[in-house]
Amino acid sequence: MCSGRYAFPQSERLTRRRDYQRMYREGSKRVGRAFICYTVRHEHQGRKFGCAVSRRVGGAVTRNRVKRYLREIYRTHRPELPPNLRIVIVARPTASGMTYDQCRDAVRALLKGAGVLHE
RNA sequence: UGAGCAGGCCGGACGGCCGCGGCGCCUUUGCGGCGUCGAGGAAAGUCCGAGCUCCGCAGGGCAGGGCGCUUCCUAACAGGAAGGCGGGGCGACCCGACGGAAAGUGGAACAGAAAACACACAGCCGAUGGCCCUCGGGCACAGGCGAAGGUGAAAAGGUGCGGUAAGAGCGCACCAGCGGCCUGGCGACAGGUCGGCUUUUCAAACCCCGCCCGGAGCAAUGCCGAAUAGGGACGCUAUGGCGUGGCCCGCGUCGCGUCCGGGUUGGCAGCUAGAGGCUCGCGGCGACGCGAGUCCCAGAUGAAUGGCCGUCUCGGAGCGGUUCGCCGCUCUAGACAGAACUCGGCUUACAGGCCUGCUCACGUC
RNA sequence: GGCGGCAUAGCCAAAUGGUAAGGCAGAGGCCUGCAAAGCCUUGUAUUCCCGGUUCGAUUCCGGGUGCCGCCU
Repeated sequence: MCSGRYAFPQSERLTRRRDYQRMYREGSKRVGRAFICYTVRHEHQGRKFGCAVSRRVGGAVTRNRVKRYLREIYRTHRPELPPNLRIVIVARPTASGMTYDQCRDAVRALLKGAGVLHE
């Protein structure tokens, strides 16, 4: 199998506060019931992903679970996303009680609405 | 069988595919491959105690704070063990901030005569002394009294008998409390005996006594690198300012402090082998200590444990059968909760389950 | 991650351990042709929650919850 197809290496993460603030300022924003999605497409940059889950969502256990779900969703949808796309997904308090399948469907709907998910 | 008490433990297991963090090795052009390890009993709250780092030294005094029955354990503790005393429970057992109120200051609302010299008030008596008299008694005063005053959370030891004009620890017995002595115990304290007859409560009010405590915290601290403009205002300037303590002394140092404005908000070390876990032996009632062997058991920094699937068990729910002390099928891993410098405790949260010892009630033999 | 603070009526906010002030807002009335302003009257509190000390707790002492701030 093509093992790297569904990977999520360190180089595809947004790790700086500066990057997140640029996304909030310049990205196109779509709001759903449980998540908010910021997307930016530029040439000459790699595909990157980041997520933000504040303390309003819940305790440390639920926040970690939501972040893992979001990373898993990005990993499994990576081949369907353009290579020059940057995404930031912010969780809202509604996401605290949702299962993995519910989160996946909500994020897919937001990405389709942004026109960045093909297939 | 039912109800309950105490102590200890578990808190799914195995496998496959994809993915993530650390370390090691290989390959190193980018990359990648292989191996290995990868959350908890509370990792939580940050309530105590330490290690460690810095504050020049960590010194003295005051202030402030903490602890508070005894003995022991411990690196230390507000922790633990064994005991004492008090309270609760039929019981197994459980709970207790449990020093001092005759060192001093203060509080005790309302009600009540009075809230701490029992003074006044209301009241009782008027035996003794005085007057009248039908010699039974009556009258007012001097005086005596602290029983009854039923309010209050709390009323000046309690109950009984005697005593008296009326009464009172005034006398006696028992009980409670206080003090001395003797005996037992390391001690808290217990038991006995004698004595004079008694003193409210609040110190989680100030306080007194005894013991303990310097301040901060890994975002500490050290190193490397990048960036900007070292500019303005105010204050004090050597009996002064600063050096992290609230103040003073001592010590060190000589321009410093506060605010406004500007820049950076990257990397490395600290960072995981420790009062460490497990097993066995010995000492001790026990907490725990000593000795031997053995193991290495997370180290991220926008922050790693996840997703999907299969099998099996523990419970739970539903359906059907049932010789009802059960069997089969279907669904369902299901509590609290996520390491961030590290330990020892405490506290709080927790579906369900297991083990050991013990108590009570009922039934049967 | 660490350190510190706060919680009282719809809002702001006071209270030596003794029945919880005051202001704004609200309701009713007076005044006015009608309003505003002014004046009078009035209701409103599990003192964040659970325990303890005390005769009695907003206050004192533990534990919990929520909110806010500071440290790179």
